[in-house]
Amino acid sequence: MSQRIIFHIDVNSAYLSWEAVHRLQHGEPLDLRTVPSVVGGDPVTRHGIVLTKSIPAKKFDIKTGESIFSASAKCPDLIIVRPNYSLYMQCSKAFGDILREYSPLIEQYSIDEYFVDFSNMSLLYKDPVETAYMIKDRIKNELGFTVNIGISTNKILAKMASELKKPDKVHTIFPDEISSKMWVLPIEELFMVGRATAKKLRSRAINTIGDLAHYDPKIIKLFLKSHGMLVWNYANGIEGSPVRENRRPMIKGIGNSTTIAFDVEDKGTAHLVLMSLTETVATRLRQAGYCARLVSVSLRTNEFYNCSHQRKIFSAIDCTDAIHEVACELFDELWKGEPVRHLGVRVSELCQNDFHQLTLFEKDYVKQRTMDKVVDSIRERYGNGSVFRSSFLNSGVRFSSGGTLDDEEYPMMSSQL
DNA sequence: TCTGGGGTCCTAGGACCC
DNA sequence: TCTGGGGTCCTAGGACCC
Repeated sequence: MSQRIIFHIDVNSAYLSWEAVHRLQHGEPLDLRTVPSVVGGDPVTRHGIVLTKSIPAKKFDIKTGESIFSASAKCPDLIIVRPNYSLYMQCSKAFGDILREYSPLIEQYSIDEYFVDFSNMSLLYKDPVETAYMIKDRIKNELGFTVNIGISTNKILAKMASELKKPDKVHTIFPDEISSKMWVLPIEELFMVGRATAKKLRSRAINTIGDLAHYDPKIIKLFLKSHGMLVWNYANGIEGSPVRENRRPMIKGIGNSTTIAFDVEDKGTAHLVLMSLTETVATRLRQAGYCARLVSVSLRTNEFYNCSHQRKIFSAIDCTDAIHEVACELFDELWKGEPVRHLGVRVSELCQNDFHQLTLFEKDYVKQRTMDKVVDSIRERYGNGSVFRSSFLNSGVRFSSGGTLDDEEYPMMSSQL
């Protein structure tokens, strides 16, 4: 079998670049990418964190995930723009459409990342690096934003390569380049090494990716278990998963959570928020054609204490009211009366909903299911706000929170490659 | 630290059964 | 019950990704 050639293509400062291009196209003179700027949420509704930063903003040490408050303190002239997800979905799609012209085997890994398999295509594309430059420049010319392309023989090395110097660059990390290009990097730079793992590794004097690569894997396994073996393999460039061609991954669960603009201090309001979350969860569940056997509720207090509670239910369900009922029970069991900042509802253990045994239910949900169907179709035709429960009127709680993203489903991502 | 929201996967402990 | 071991299921929480 001949050597594989994998590209990883990553949009530079994706949301911010897309926002910048969109604004330039609509006649705005300023290019957001050339000044300190971020895409971020609104602190007034307590969604105030940095989602993406421009390269000039990075020079002020502004980090993704940091609060808007602290980012503005570091850079008083910082320009903050709100996210526009439907724009990002369009950009992501246009980006993928170009890539598909070069190879039939492509995988969307996240909204701004694709893997493309160029194995066995040496007749069409002689030199991978040259091909990468061609693709990168074409995206820049046609769509107006820049990407980094990483090239190697597997996904982990390609992904690590695309993370090297940015923006608008092509890099390779072929196996014989691992030591010079990857092992010299600090351990935090390795995919799947987050804060907690980095701390544990550094406490054992493993400071670079090379240190990890050369460490005795048996010892790594002893203190980091299977995750230790995963990152040890990655450090050595060992990874063999295929580029998965447009295969819709089996979804495992559907969730919706939100930070509420105010602290919730009473059960009634909490139940209303849970209803708004459940509405989108249940709608998405039905659209996907599934029923769920497990319902979980998560909660964050105003002091940032997180906890969750879940219950397996006897028979799989997909009705808004049935899920809401369980969610409320779980909340009531979990809540000790603290002010609540954030609530989440999630369903999992999904199964097909085509023939399920409604008649076996103690409670008759037939009417509910019919009602859900009617409401779903009205919303599909006339929009999400066309029908909502009267309990939301004057409640201060949004009738439907989070996103059923209208068109395509959101690109799915697995934490591993 | 004035700290989002969507996911996936793994682990540990307790309950229960044989 | 001063009692062993192993398997499976359930739940909570942590870690990671973008």
